[in-house]
Amino acid sequence: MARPQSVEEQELIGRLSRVFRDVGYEAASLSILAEATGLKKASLYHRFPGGKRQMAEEVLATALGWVAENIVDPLKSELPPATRIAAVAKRLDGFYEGGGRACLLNMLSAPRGAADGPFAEAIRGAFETLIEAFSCVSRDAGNSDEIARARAERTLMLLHGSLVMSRGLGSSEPFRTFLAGLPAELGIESSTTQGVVQ
Amino acid sequence: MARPQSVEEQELIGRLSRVFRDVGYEAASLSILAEATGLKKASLYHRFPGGKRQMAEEVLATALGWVAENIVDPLKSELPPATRIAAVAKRLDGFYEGGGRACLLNMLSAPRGAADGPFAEAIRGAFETLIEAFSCVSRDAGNSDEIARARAERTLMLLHGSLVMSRGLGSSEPFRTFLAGLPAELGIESSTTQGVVQ
DNA sequence: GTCTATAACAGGATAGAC
DNA sequence: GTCTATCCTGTTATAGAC
Repeated sequence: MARPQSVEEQELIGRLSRVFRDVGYEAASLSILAEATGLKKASLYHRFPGGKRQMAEEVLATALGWVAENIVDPLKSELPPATRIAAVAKRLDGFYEGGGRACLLNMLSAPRGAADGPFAEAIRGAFETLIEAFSCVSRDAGNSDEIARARAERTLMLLHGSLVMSRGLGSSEPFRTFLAGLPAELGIESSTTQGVVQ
Repeated sequence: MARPQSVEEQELIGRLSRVFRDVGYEAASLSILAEATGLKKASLYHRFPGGKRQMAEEVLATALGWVAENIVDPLKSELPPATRIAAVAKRLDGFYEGGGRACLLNMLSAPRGAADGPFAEAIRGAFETLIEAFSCVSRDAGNSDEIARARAERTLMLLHGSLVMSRGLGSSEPFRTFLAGLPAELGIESSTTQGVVQ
């Protein structure tokens, strides 16, 4: 190889991700993406022959991989439920930068067509995987299957709603409120988690 | 006037609104807007000299007017809290078409710049107005100021989160769950509302 | 792998006829 | 008020030098 990559793969994906999360798919022009990554347009096409579409797909795939490892797996671990929740709250706080970043699942929904869209299937799967993961920890805390699933779904609603509101209000308060209420929301004793969040 | 308007003002705003709500600001091209309204680009510019920006502004203003009349005012009325909530749930159900439509407050957030954006101020104000309105009905149901405000904020998080999830999952179930839980969420006796929602 | 340059196209916006 | 035709800019995408 003549030249080394000027930007590491992971760093590159990270910078692209930042743009897609901030402005969404359509507003993320190649000019903006090039500026954000420090690469020229042609270099981006070298890395991603499929263009913007492929960039968004890889960004989404990377994010989902991160979620599987840092959210889903911990939620399904053998640790005490309250401990799992505390760990996951920390990861979420970092992932969404205290409520300052939006969620790709929201920003990449329905870029054009209605039920189609290139990301629709991945997004649907991600939501269901997350519902199942939060259900698991709620079940392990003693809740029935039905209750646990309802609580898991409510938790995800609160998460995404808190991100929408944090963005709309220009304040991280809704997201922080969500994080603080996580254990109670899932029906879990939170004594172990005191002082971990916030 | 030589020719009559081929599309009524309210109908026009409605069709534009549909597009902005479905795809967001950036993805709403003039071609799409023209097709959706049945007017040619030049005709849209005649109605909205400020172009796409003005269309979105008027769509947003109209939506906020509707919300003030159909959500905020009823929530602050003199009727029993449970009755207010039942009425508002019905309006929300119609407004979001059973969870099939997204919220403008989400779709018009941060089209480009970060904290600026042409709609940021209106969106922030709308969220705060809605928090205050839901707080009001919760207070009137006997909750303290502090509790009422927290419940109002949670309710709005759930609303927006349920819309995000309904879109992502391609199912109206999260939104319907939200509507069904509205009275309990605000700490209101729901006996009066039985059978009204759903 | 990265760049400059440029092609091919779509977007927002305007002019002027009817 | 609505239309056809057009302009200009920005966007996606490619070619080819280094």
